[in-house]
Amino acid sequence: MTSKGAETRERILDTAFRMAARDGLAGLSLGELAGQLKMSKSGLFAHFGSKEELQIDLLRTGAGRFVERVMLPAFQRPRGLPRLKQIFANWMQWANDPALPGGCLMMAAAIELDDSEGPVRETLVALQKEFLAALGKSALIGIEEGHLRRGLDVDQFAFEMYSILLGFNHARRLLRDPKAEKRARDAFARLLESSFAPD
Amino acid sequence: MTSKGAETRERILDTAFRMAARDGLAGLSLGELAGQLKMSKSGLFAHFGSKEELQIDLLRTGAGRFVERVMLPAFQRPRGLPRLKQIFANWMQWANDPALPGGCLMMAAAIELDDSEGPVRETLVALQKEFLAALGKSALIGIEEGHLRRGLDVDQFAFEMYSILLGFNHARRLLRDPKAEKRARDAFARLLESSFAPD
DNA sequence: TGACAAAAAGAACGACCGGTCGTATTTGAT
DNA sequence: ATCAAATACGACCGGTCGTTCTTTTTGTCA
Repeated sequence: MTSKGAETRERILDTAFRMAARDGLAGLSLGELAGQLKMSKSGLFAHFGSKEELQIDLLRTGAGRFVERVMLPAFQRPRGLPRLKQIFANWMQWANDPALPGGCLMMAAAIELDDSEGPVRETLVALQKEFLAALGKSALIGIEEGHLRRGLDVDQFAFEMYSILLGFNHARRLLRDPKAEKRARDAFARLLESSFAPD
Repeated sequence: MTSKGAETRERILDTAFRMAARDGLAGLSLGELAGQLKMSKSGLFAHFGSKEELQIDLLRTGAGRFVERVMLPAFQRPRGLPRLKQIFANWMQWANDPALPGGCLMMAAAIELDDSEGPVRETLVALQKEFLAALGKSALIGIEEGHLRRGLDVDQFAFEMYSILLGFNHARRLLRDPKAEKRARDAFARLLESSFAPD
């Protein structure tokens, strides 16, 4: 039985997630957040001890949603290449979500926190490393399945896959380049091609 | 001959540039900036009509420095492949500059402003498009010189080259991956390889 | 050196920041 | 129905925000 508090907590995180994607974790204003939720700032504070804790919670729920919407659905697909392709496709859709102005919170936070210190940054780094490891693991399975060539550096593969998505985000969100999707897809195709196992 | 005011203006831009790279264009605080320059907030304000104008000036001077430190030196090198490689090398050094905590201001601004509106965003978009066009032009010269294959989509090339740098910034600044440089270099090598002209 | 402009300082502005406090209201279990 | 815990409130804290005004200092050049 979800208690009342847990429900409100979800509502808060949901709205805060959108706002933080737009304004950044630091730019997120508790006053504005409370206003948008039609509740008092102090009501907010009952759910989070501090802004920093809220930021960490946001990163966690963001990562949870990402896994839920990008990774898990892709794991329904066969191991190896099909799964990798599905991850990429889902990811583009995720980064493209019009309901999330500002784009992926993780990417925004990555730049915002890159030279900071403290628990928020550490949380993000842990989540990102975890995710890159999952990408590498998926590539490794691709090798096992005989789709990708033996000896492929799977961490390098993950790095390049991530880079393409960063580029996509840039072209799509900032430059509003209508070809952004094609650009990213072509780049990924090229990455796959140079990773294929010999026939 | 340079008037006193122009000198101070340079000092302001220099310090503000570093601070903005760390805290973002919005996170940049005029109070803190004034304090660091050992001058009053109002003294600062005499040089810029508004914070927004300062932000635009920062983007412009940032782009100027970029051209100066990354592009121009590379244009000393022979046209085509050597020049492209030099741009990439200079760029990595630029994004790596320890004197610039927070990394490249342009990349930070790109994410910060991606879904905003207004003159600051427009300035950034114009500068980025200009730069991507310059990259494409350099690739085009590579084709003319016979280094890169005819039919290569130079805009796609520029997109992928930029993506690698975004990935490098992420791995280097956020993850502090000691292999970040190698990752980026290898990715660029792979990009070049698949763009080479047939022997 | 004195006159005039450019540059910087100082004080204050309303708005908002993250955060605290004591109190009221609601909720769920008994 | 009762009562404690969970939840939310409004008022308020010290500070900082970007910005505007007036005044003082500094630099420039005849």
